[in-house]
Amino acid sequence: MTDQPKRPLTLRDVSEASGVSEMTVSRVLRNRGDVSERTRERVLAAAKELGYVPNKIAGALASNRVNLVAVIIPSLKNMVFPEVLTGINEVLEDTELQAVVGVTDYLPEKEEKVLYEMLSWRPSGVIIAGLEHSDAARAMLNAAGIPVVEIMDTDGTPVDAMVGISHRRAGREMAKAILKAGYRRIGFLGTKMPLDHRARKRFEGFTEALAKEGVEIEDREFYSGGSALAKGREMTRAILERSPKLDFLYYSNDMIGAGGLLYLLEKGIDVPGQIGLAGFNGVELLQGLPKRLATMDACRLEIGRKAAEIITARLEEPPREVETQVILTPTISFGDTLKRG
Amino acid sequence: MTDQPKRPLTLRDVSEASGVSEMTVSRVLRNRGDVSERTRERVLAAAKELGYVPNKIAGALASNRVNLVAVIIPSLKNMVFPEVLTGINEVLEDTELQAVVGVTDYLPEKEEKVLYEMLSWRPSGVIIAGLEHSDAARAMLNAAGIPVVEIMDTDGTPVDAMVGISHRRAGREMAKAILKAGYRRIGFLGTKMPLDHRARKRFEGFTEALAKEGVEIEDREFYSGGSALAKGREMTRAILERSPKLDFLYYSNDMIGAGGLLYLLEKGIDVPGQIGLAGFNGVELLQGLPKRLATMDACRLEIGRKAAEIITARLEEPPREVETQVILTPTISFGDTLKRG
DNA sequence: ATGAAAGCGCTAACAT
DNA sequence: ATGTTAGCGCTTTCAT
Repeated sequence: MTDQPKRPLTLRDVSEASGVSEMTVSRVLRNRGDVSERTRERVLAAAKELGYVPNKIAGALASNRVNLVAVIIPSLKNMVFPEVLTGINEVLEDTELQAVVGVTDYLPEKEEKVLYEMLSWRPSGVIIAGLEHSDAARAMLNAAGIPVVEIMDTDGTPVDAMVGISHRRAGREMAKAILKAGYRRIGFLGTKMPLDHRARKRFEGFTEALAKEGVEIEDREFYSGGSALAKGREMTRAILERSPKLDFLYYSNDMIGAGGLLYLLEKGIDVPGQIGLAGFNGVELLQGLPKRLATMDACRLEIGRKAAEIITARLEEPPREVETQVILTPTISFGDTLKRG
Repeated sequence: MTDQPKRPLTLRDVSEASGVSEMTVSRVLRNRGDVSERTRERVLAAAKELGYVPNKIAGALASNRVNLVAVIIPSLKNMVFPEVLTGINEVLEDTELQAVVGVTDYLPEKEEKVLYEMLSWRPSGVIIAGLEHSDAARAMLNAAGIPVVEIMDTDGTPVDAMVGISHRRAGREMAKAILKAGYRRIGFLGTKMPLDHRARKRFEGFTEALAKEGVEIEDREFYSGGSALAKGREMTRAILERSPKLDFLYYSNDMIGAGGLLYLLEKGIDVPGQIGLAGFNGVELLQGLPKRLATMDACRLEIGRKAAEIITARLEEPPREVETQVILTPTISFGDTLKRG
């Protein structure tokens, strides 16, 4: 708790203050090798007294080890990603590793930049959302020589390992449940995000499964920006005005689905009798709505955990072999807005 | 795009591949000093061809410069913090600086640990939520010798700079508006989080302003964990069952307020006639509810921006002097759940 | 149990 | 416009 340190403290300062060589100080601070209890205490006391904070930059350079795991995700606003992070942290908390987050805003160029930036700090591993990356990004991931886990999506080929769900299948399963319940005049409401590959794949799986039964989406509505709940309301109004005969609305996420649900309930429309609804994700929010929206769990926590476990396993000495293609199965919740078939 | 690089590439590799000294390669890669166009191109080509990613660890050690800003926040689940981050990133995007996020889960010990961890990477600045820190944390912040901005709260004394709103005042203002509208039998609903100092201060300001008019909170209800929307519902039911004569419910955040609103509307209770409601934060979600919940904007984006601006100003050479005690004024939104006085 | 020497991959400062 | 030298603060390795 001394004052005005214009120059940050170094090991040497602790060494001088404690009368012990830098090397021994280093050993104490890292709990390495044998150090007598007496020396240990002296060093610890001196370090604390001075307020020494080790310089990991120097340490990393010397040891060629960096206890960071780069986690690259499209957004923090989606709640899905913070949950994945929670799963990752749960696992990393028991290790030396530390997650560092980078955000891409769904932009490939930004992903490339963020990845480059993070790799330049020589992390021990990378967890990155999605399987779609620019060639340059893929090359960097390959060249990094560290474990790479691509998460959230399994419809494609990973650079190294992958953990997620098949969004195509998620879309198909929901389509099947909807058809089985007897709905036939189906509308789709989603985000105007050509770069959200997972939403796109769900949509593709959905239409494909409908087509198999000779059903086509009758109308669709897209939005971008703004409050998802409000947009859900507005889009629902708009699509039903255009196509009043729709008997089911499939939303690309729970937030807009919730907005739609609130709108329909206000209008006094019978859900799921007259119109059925379903979203995607299983967000916690849904618990508090007047009716529980049908949805599909995206296994976010589990994805985070499994991804982190792959990283830690690979980093053990020697590397522990683990399953590197983890395909989780999302479960459908019928809630109160989708009749059971 | 070459293969199997067990050893990461170094400047030296690029130097050899391009037939130019390491120093010149370094200059090219950082756009420093004069380099002939011809050399420049040769170096860039070699670097790209090899897939070289600079080692920032070595660079930082040599230059004693780290373009990172440590951002320490309590949680990512609260949406408030991602928004602050957005503000920070907006400003940092135009600079060399990069935000790195650490999460404390509202735990002082974890804050201390995260801070220590981050400082050991020698960031160029720190942005940290709140004014309450352990002595050790405060000592570290002091000793770091870098700009430190404490955000969100201004009721207290910062280590260095601060940007935020007065939560005490926010509580007072809301109390005044409620009293002015004629409500007198007031219930409070909040989180069971003794460590959320900002919520605590709002509560203190609130009760203080009520007391000044001889009004006391008639009942209160606390929750922890779970879906805030569902909890808001449940708590509202519980408090009204106990105290059916309440005519106003003040929620410590918008999420539980929204749950309460949905509950009351379902029950057919006249809002704001029979019961008025207010929350805190101004979350985007509220836009989509059947009625707009009264709330108070926490100026999150602006806080992020201003904090980042203070950091960048201080880091200029020479440091640009800026206001370091920025107290923003939250505006009250009456929405549809609080009568105007 | 402790210390001394070398060097991690860069960049600052100084030549040329 | 380009190269040379020294050294950032640690850890590794090898002595003692």
